[in-house]
Amino acid sequence: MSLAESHAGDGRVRDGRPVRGRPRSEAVERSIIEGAMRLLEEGVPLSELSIERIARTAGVGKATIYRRWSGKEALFVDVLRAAEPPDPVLPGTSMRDDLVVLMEAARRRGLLNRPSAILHNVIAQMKSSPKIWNAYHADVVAPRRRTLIEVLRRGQANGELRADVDLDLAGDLVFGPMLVRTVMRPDAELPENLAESIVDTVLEGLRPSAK
Amino acid sequence: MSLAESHAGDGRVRDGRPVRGRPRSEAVERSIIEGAMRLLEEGVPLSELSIERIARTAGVGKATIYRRWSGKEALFVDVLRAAEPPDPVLPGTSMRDDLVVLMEAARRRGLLNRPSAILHNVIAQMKSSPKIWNAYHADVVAPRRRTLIEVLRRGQANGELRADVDLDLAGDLVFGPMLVRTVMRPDAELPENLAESIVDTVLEGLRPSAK
Amino acid sequence: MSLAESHAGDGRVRDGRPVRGRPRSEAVERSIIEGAMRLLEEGVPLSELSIERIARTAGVGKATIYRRWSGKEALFVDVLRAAEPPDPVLPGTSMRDDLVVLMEAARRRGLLNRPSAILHNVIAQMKSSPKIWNAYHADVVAPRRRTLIEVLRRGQANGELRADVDLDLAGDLVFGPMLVRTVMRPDAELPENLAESIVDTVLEGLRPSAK
Amino acid sequence: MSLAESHAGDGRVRDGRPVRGRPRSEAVERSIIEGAMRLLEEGVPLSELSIERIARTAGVGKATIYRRWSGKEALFVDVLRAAEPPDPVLPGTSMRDDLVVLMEAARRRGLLNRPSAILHNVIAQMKSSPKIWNAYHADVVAPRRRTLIEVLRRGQANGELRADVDLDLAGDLVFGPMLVRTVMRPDAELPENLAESIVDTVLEGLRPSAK
DNA sequence: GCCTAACCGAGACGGTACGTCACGTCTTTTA
DNA sequence: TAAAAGACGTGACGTACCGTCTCGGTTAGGC
Repeated sequence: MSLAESHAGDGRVRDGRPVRGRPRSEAVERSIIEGAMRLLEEGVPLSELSIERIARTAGVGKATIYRRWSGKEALFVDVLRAAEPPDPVLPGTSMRDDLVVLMEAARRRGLLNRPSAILHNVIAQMKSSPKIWNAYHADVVAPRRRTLIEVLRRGQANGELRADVDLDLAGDLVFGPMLVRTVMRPDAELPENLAESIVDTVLEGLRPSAK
Repeated sequence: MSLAESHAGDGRVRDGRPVRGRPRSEAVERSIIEGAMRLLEEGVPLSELSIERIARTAGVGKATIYRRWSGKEALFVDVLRAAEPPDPVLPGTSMRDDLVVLMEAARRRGLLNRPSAILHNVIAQMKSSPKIWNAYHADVVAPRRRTLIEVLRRGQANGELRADVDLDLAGDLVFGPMLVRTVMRPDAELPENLAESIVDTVLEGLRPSAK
Repeated sequence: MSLAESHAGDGRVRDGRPVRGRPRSEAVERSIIEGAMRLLEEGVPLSELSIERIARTAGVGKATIYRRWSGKEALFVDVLRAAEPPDPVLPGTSMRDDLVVLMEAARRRGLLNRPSAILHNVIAQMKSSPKIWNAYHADVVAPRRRTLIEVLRRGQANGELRADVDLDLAGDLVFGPMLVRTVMRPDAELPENLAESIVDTVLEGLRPSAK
Repeated sequence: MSLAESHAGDGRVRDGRPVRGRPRSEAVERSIIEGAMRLLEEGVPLSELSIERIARTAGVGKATIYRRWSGKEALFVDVLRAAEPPDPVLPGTSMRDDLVVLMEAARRRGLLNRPSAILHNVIAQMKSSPKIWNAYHADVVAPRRRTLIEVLRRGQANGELRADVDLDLAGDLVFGPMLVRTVMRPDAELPENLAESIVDTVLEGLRPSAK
């Protein structure tokens, strides 16, 4: 789950070999991530968030960080994950309701990224390293996408969505407007009813009767 | 227009004061940007694209770069601009046609960013520096947005678009799907008819008769 | 003794705090000084003896040099010390013999400075930085001066030197001629019997019977 | 006389070719040297006395300096000369009186170099460049030396100095003590009667009766 | 009174070195 | 054997000068 290499506690084994010697301290791992978060909250720009500084803040040796993460970006993935709210539980009452919940979660993540303070483009940094981006994509982005597509598929099955609509395109239509406001128009508002507005407007054009 | 400080040739004035001394060479400026482009085309990852290396490649002193740009990000803005195709000319035959042309341009820009080679995420890097991002946003992103909104407004005027639709939301609905595929789903295809598909699908839900 | 900050080995303490972490390598320090010496021996003029070049020659990072010396001049003090022959042992048979030994050592140092090759004026460079010059003066020049004055004092005590002579002036009379030839008349010869000539001529005017 | 290339006014010729075009301004040359002097008087350390800064201070273009002097050190020679008092007129009443006057002039030059402010080791800097040092030596040091030796020769002729004494050594004996205090012991005092003390003490051992 | 060469101030130019910082690895001691 | 500390080689950062080179704009003769 975490990009950090697993602990001895995770079954007394690492890399296939039995773990010997002093086990890694989970407290240390927490204090590293919390140190990074604290710095971000204090307004330290991401470009000044060096491994060296995180180690200093967390009172930890650099080697202790490199023992767990391959580099700055890999660490940021876990910092990002720690900062995000957990994935929402879908009500399952209808495709429309499920979509609203998904988009509302996206809106809240967007809000988090806002005030130029916390995590305002950790994601951007990550794209510098294809390896890391792929890891983040596989672990975080892709599952959300799969959930979205699945919700749409169920909508097609129960007649809430036109049968001839391409699910990928429909997913993009729903998620796109939120992404635009989050990534390209950071000055744009994210009002409370935004998720509903988007979903309803998009569904307007995709409902079976609209054919 | 360019983020580089203007040349003597631009009216014999810089910063309000008359330009004295040897004028800056436009050839030098071109060779800097071309040097950076060449490195990117050769597959040098953005993280290794240091000012030092660009200067070496362009056969130019570091100070000559810093004389024109405040730092790496400011330079990248101009590199990015130089690499992008020019903004398209709108046919003006209809809102639908104009939108297709705008989205087709966005698709082509997205294609450029693809092969992990050129400019694969210069834009991501820029967001690290709010100042630079704001400059890029004001100079490049915002004008495109204004054009998009204007096209939609004309569509509303001539009855192609429902009168009660929020233009900002409509703009996001049109542009969002392309952004999703470009930024979050770089594995997604950008087929030739993508612009048309998106525009037509979105307009389906927004046309007056759909009310 | 050295101007370089002391090693962990020098008592397990630096700057009052106990030394932790990886200790500084003495081998590295040696290779830096030897690298600088090698360059000087190869005829590199002092003005081209940059920290950057020394680091390159010694196969060492610049930071490793700055960790030990505050700058170019401080490093040169230690280079100078490493190049100089050790202070001579005084025979103690008479003031005259001791003086001859001291002056012969000065003559040999002067010879070293000659052929425009080694250390031809490191000392001159040092005077550019009062701080460094003071350090060199306190560590190297002053002790030699004290030795010289002490020898003269013993001569006064045992009747080799007039009792009413000012020791400072006498010291300058003995050392001055050698300094003139070393510093101001680098074309002048430093023949083997120079030390004896100077000492005997000076003592001629300062011996008790001359009163 | 000056190391600066000669003016048009100096005979309507330069480099063998007749001088054409606008003649060099002597006022500019003065303002350059005065600018350098002012900076030194204001306590700017020699190491920070760049050509660039001198040009700025004097309100002069860099090229205007390089047109006159080959580099920093060549300029310093003329700055040094401008700062030194003129050579003294010898009374000619006796060798002893002439020597006292010469040494008093040396003492006053030494005083100039004192307060760590003005010219405190311009001479040291010059030694970095053999070419410049040779020029300074030939123009300034050697003539003084010749004068000193000549005075001593006249003393030998009129019986003030022993006939078998080596004039070079005698010169060094006289000048050496002053040099020591000026160059190696900058903390040493230079009392008003120092010149007399040195000359009289040295002559004590060199007068004919002392043989 | 004009021509023209050389001067002048300003500052751009390709370089090189500066001293600092962060990278990721390594070598100690301590636990 | 992990962990904290910090030294290590590497290399980029942004600044300052180097000495040379253009610029536009003066000054002087010599015609």
